[in-house]
Amino acid sequence: MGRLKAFDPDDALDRAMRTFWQHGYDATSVDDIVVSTGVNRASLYGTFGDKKQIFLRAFERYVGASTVANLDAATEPGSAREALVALFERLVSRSCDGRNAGCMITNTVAEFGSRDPEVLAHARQALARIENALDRLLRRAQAFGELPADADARARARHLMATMQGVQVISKINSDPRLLKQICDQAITAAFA
Amino acid sequence: MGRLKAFDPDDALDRAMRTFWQHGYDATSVDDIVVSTGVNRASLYGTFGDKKQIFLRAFERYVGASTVANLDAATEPGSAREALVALFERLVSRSCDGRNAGCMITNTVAEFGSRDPEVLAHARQALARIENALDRLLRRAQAFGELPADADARARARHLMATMQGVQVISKINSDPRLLKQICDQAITAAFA
DNA sequence: AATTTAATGGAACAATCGTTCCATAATAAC
DNA sequence: GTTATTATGGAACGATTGTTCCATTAAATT
Repeated sequence: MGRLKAFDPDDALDRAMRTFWQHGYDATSVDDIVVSTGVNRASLYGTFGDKKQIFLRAFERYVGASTVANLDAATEPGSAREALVALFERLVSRSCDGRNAGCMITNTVAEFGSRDPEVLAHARQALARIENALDRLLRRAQAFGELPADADARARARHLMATMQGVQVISKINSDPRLLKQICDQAITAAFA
Repeated sequence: MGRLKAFDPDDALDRAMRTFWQHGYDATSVDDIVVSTGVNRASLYGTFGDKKQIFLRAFERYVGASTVANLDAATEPGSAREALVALFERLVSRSCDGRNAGCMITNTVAEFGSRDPEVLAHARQALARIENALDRLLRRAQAFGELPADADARARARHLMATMQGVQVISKINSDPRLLKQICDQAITAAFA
């Protein structure tokens, strides 16, 4: 009963995500979201709540789609090293396609220092998922004999994650794919040394 | 001739820098700057210009004081590796002292995607200075025999810089010094391998 | 002491912010 | 077809934004 929604909430979140991703939280007004989604203000508030909740839903969507989708390809069988190389290659190529907005998680952590515990908790969980996926990947590498069994997989996973973040920051300043690839190669070499 | 300033511009910029550093550009209002500096609005505008110019001056101050001051200690004679270890140790310890705001350059790059060419140019130059300092350090390491002469110092410098950025992002989420130190150790080992 | 010049404090500005409200439109249930 | 319920469009809200203006104060020059 009641009037039906004239828009698809998931689709609206997708567009909102792209807007927040590109301009950040503060620089994105609710009006911007209204324009980019094509959804009326009242409908946005009625469906999602306030601006912060729209952002958090959009953020969740980013984490689920962009990050984990790529990383869980790392659970596939085969060479872990090759999977990692492919992962970083996708990272670099995506970081260089025109108007690059970096990583939404990185941007969010940088923008919200420690001013919002709720946003911070979401970001913390997102980074933990990346770290865990990289850790799983390196443990698989150990099972494959690509990485010494006594190596600290967790520490190396964290270093890989740090490099990923750094690359996405740098890519917003200098989006030369060769430069970014050099950095990634350094990190991968270090991870398997 | 004319009334004298009741405040020290450099001191005001220092306080403004800390405020921008902690909260970012958009989340810092001119009122916040008025409060944190103790300088009247009209005096701020009269002395520095508008909000963006205050920010850029504060940013310059951050780059000059925080970053380059530490990195140019890397020009001293002696073991380059030890200098690098000390550099990262200072980075980690400073990243863990209570309310950590990360790196102002990183935060700025993340917040201003590509929306302001002027800010972007300042950030680009700041990162270039870091990269160059790290490159000099690694070349000194080569002269000392700490690093193979055929190693690509520039590429390794970029990887070190990427790791530094990543560490400062992660430190805003997880400020466990041992965790951050592990990441840095990985990077240093990779740089001298 | 008079004058000139610059800084200060605070009110005031228009614009934009996030949010709410209400009349209208559209659907499902009866 | 009537009723109940929800979504829509758009005006409107108060608060806050960055910025400007002006009367007052203070110092240097004559």
